Amino acid sequence: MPAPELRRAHGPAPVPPRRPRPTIDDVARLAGVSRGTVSRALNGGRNVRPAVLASVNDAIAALDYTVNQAARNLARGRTGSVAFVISERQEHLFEDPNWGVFVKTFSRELRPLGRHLLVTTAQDTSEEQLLGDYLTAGHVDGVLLALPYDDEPLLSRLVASRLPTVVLGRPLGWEAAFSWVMIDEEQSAFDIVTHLLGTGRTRIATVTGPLHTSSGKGRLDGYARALGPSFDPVLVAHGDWSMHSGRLGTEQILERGVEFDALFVGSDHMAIGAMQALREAGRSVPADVAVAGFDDSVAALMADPPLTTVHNPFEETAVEAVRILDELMAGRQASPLHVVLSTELVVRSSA
Amino acid sequence: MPAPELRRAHGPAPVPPRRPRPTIDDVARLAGVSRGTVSRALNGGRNVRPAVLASVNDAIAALDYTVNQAARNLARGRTGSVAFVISERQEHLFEDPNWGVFVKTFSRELRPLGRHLLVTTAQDTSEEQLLGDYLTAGHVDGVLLALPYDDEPLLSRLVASRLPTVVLGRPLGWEAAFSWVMIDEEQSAFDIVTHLLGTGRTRIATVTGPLHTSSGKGRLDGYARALGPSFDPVLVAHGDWSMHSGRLGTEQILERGVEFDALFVGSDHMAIGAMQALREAGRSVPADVAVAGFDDSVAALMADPPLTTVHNPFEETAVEAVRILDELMAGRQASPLHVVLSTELVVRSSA
DNA sequence: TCGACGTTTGGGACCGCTCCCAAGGCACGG
DNA sequence: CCGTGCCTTGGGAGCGGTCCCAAACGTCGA
Repeated sequence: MPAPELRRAHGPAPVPPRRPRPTIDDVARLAGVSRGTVSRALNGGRNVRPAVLASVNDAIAALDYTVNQAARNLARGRTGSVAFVISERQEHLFEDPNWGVFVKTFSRELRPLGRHLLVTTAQDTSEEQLLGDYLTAGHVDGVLLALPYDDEPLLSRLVASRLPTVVLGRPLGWEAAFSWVMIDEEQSAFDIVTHLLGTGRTRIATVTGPLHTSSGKGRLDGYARALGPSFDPVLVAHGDWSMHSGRLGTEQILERGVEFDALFVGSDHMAIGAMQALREAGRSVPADVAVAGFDDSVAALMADPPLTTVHNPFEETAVEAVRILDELMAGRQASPLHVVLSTELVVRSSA
Repeated sequence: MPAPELRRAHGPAPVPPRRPRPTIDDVARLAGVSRGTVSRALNGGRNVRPAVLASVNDAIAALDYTVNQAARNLARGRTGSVAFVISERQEHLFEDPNWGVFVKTFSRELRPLGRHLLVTTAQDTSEEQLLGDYLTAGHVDGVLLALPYDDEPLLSRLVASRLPTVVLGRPLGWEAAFSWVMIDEEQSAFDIVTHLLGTGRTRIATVTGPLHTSSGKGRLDGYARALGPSFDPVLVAHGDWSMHSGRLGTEQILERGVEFDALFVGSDHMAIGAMQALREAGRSVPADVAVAGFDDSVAALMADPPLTTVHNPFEETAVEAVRILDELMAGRQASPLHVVLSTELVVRSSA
């Protein structure tokens, strides 16, 4: 039984009872028009005489009316929310403060669209199953998917469910099935490695991200193209984006006993680990080894010395993703859309 | 005009048309009961015969039915969502990866409650006004408020609107009006400074957070208590939680020309900046100056050497906050609830 | 002046669920 | 054997919007 209405005899500062929210009918009555007209006024005002539109807007202002999203969603047959899906295998994303930019930007861009952001994560494979159930059960109107691995089982379910989806990054092997927004990984990596060469470094090693991700693979490709024939596999190690793996990869290269005077790391975050390994091995940065990262996350500024890196336009990526998702959800666009954004080299003192 | 139904003659893998979602009536029909009974079964199953409950559940499983939240929300007269509010003045929060733990945990805890998480930020004061309008206009059922400053105008509006709210941290000056979840800042700071003293350090400086926040003030108080009569204002500087301010504060103390052999910094993030300043001044950590942070964020591991710090139970805080908010929203609890969580000292190599 | 046609407007029929009331069942005691 | 009261159950009345159809109203050309 809910708490009975409590009414204190001499409570401090008599709080006015919460007024029930005005409805569209209240507005209609005050403006002297019908419900239908108010509804039209609310939705763009097409086919409503300017004078009527004005009086409806006056009534709305007078009553402090705001539309009831639940009712609108029910009537429109949509849920009003969009899921931001991060599968646990990308848990490292949470370590990287930049992902917060996604949440912030999504939420900001979604609000004027009358949609909410649902942040969802799958702890493990069985939860990923549940997550798939949840998403395809019609609880959301669309999905924003963070950097999926190519074997993501979610991908096939999303395709089958025909749920509007935008992928952040390029879904390797599923490029044609999804809309996606990404940066030109290959070119960006090419640019920064070229910068390294331009400063006189000749033996450039790299610690890549996972090669089954578009970012990991693309950045390695750009590195390889910049080096051309002097590409040497002995200078290549692989990580999984985590800081720790950056350290391990660097240690592996060091153990091989080959000389190198520069290191391109697949992410700023891994670069922090890499620098720790270098320092422990007695190499100073940048004197002995120039280090370059990728992403321009706050980690790049935490590094000592601050990292030379590639600015990854996360915010722009998020804005584009929402724009595309809106097109998809509105049905204005049927076939997948692909956007490639450009990046910028940020030179600091590590290279 | 929406895209006309497209039906490719020989498309790859004929996609089945999206079936309309089953409704509660479909379930009722299949189970041979009425809508009302299904609704009861859906909501705890009270006053439903076990046999009937079972057949309803069978029907639900057979149809793959899931409740339509929009309809439920409309009928129940609630919005189904909860706002996580971060005002821009705490923008630095976004720099700190730990805040992602909040989003992740909130979303996970809210899901079984049938509620969504809305992440909202106010860019500036005028937007904060709009945010206040939005929140109090009945778009959300409750609010989770991140670490407000004591002069937060939002606070008074939230109190007036009687919107269920839980504050993360203690709202200085508004303790009695809100529910909140926090750690024992004072004791935690006391403990870590005592640890510093225990390692033989005698002159301990500090860079605090903003003193108009409960965390900034509480941590300074704990520092002062640990030092007792040897507390010396010349060893105290203030920051705003940002990495940069940690650097500035440390530089200020260094410029004063007083000697110190340990530094307690109000957050790991600021501690990174502090260590940069120390290093530039030629002091090594921990040989010349032991450094302790606060929060145990990933930044603590990025630091070189890794930071000794206080583990801040962000996840536990988030879980508690949602639990309390649920009580409030359900009306099971009318008066504000306060929870204080304990922390743990994490000793690494910086001190 | 009249008919055709485009623009506005009102209002009924939902959207899918919860809530509540009244009716039917059933066990139990007198 | 019947009345009483609790447990179950059905179904009507919303919740607050959108959408669509038909009626009312103009405008314009013949």
